[in-house]
Amino acid sequence: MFAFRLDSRSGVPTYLQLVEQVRRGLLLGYLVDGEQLPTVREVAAALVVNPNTVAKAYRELERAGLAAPRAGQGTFVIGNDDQVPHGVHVKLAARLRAWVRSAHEAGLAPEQVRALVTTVLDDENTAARTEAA
Amino acid sequence: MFAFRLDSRSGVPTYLQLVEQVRRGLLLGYLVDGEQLPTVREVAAALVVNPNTVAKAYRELERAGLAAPRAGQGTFVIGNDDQVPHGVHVKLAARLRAWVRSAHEAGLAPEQVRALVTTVLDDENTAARTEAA
DNA sequence: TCCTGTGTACTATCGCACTAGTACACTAGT
DNA sequence: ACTAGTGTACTAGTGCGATAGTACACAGGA
Repeated sequence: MFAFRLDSRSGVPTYLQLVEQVRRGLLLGYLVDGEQLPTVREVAAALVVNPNTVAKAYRELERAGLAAPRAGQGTFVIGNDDQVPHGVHVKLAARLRAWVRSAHEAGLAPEQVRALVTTVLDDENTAARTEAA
Repeated sequence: MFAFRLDSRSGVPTYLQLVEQVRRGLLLGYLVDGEQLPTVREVAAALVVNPNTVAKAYRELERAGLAAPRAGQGTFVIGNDDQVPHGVHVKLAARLRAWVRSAHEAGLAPEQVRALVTTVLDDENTAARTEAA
């Protein structure tokens, strides 16, 4: 069963964290078409969060066309076309993990690794946007 | 002069985004000891944000020992010991950029790249925490 | 039919991020 | 002295995320 995590220090609203995790799961193929999400009450109990907050996330997923509720049963994911092929995903993840490891061996603290990654990704996005303009 | 950016879609409070950017700048060596940050009014004008919000970010930086205000002059960064050596930083950034490029060439959309990176980093943290326990 | 579990709807309340506007103390330059 | 520019402090108000509690409609199984 799909499991959610929360990062209370990130400043990101709880319901958005849940939405993003489902979105990521779909993009990477961790969630497949028709798969059931944990029920509102299960998530609320597991994360010690108000059921209304989880419901808000599920409503947002429904609005985005990523999930659909079935009365009396639960909420089910709606499949996505453009998923990353499994082979590609595994290979890229392995290379990225190797990079993280080498960064760690070079003396970078986890926060520094995150800072470097964030900066590079932001720069790539900016560059792409500049290119398009 | 150091420049700030804002991502309104992230859900992260404005003042936290500013704090994080200075923190990243220090971790990666983009900001050096004694360097002046843009003034509260400059940042507020550039980002179209209330001066109080910028002031809150600077107050938080002061509390964290990362910056110090000088009355009538501005706010100045306080240097950090454990910065990433420039050579290491350049090398790691280049390898990471190469990875991002190959991911893009493999057909991954920017969101999918971000999703993959986030997942791998979260897994690494979880693994590290499990190891320590 | 009854009971359970599901998602949903609603009201009320609290806290915090953010804005608006004003005022003050300090420093540097004229 | 005076002026301009700095960070800071304060009050008031707005919007939204989150909580608490209750109630309802639906599907499935005993």
